[in-house]
Amino acid sequence: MNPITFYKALSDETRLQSILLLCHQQELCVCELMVALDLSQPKISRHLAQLKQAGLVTDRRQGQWIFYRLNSQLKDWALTGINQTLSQNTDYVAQSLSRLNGMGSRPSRNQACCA
Amino acid sequence: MNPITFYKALSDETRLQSILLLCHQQELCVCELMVALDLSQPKISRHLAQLKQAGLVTDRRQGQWIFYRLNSQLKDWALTGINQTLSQNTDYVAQSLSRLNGMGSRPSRNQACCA
DNA sequence: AGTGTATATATGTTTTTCCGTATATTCAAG
DNA sequence: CTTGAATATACGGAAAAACATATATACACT
Repeated sequence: MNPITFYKALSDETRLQSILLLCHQQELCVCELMVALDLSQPKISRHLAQLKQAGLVTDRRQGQWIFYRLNSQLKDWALTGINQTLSQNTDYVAQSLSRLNGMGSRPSRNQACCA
Repeated sequence: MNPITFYKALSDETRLQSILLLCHQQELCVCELMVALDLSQPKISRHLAQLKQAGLVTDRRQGQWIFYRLNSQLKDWALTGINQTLSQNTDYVAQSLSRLNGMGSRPSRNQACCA
């Protein structure tokens, strides 16, 4: 992945928060991100599509839900950047995380992944 | 510095190249960046002003020249991100570096910095 | 087949960002 | 105190990004 593609992808609040949450939570579906970020469904969907297009995330369908996670083939420099950003800015995602944890019933993950 | 400020600052080709070059070269003035990136003076100046405003770079005047460098107070996560991006994407700045090295007389640095 | 839930996409509009050009500022040298 | 070089900023227009709303698709359940 090109460096500029990476930085452009993370230059929007919604996308940056989504990536950091995915990094923290391993895997999330659209409805969980909607709650965590308190944003509309089309908005979340659109930004996830951009992240996927940029190669930062992958998705898998499980029933009605589509789960997103960080692309496991991310280059080391990109993954390190994300990890460092998250671990040294936990306050930045704190509110989103608490909304996520405050969710009632979360969609259940069955076959977590084929990895 | 806020994570989103950081990523927004690097989401433009000119600014990203400038930051990576500054990381590689320690210190550069506007006219050197003009040559390295092959761009107009106002364009370079404008983007450097944005980087300064975002807190990624600092400047010092020396005679007619103004030298820019990475802000020495950058948070660890930010500096690590920049370093990793540069060291694992040397090809991305190769052309700019060769133009810079092809420059005839470069402005001389006197008192490098007060650090 | 028909309904409800989850997600994606299309469309038109608004907002943001970027750019070229022109002009201002600051300093060095005569 | 003028001239020239280096840099910064102001302004109007162009391009890109983001948005809200409406609609489409895909699946689960009956």
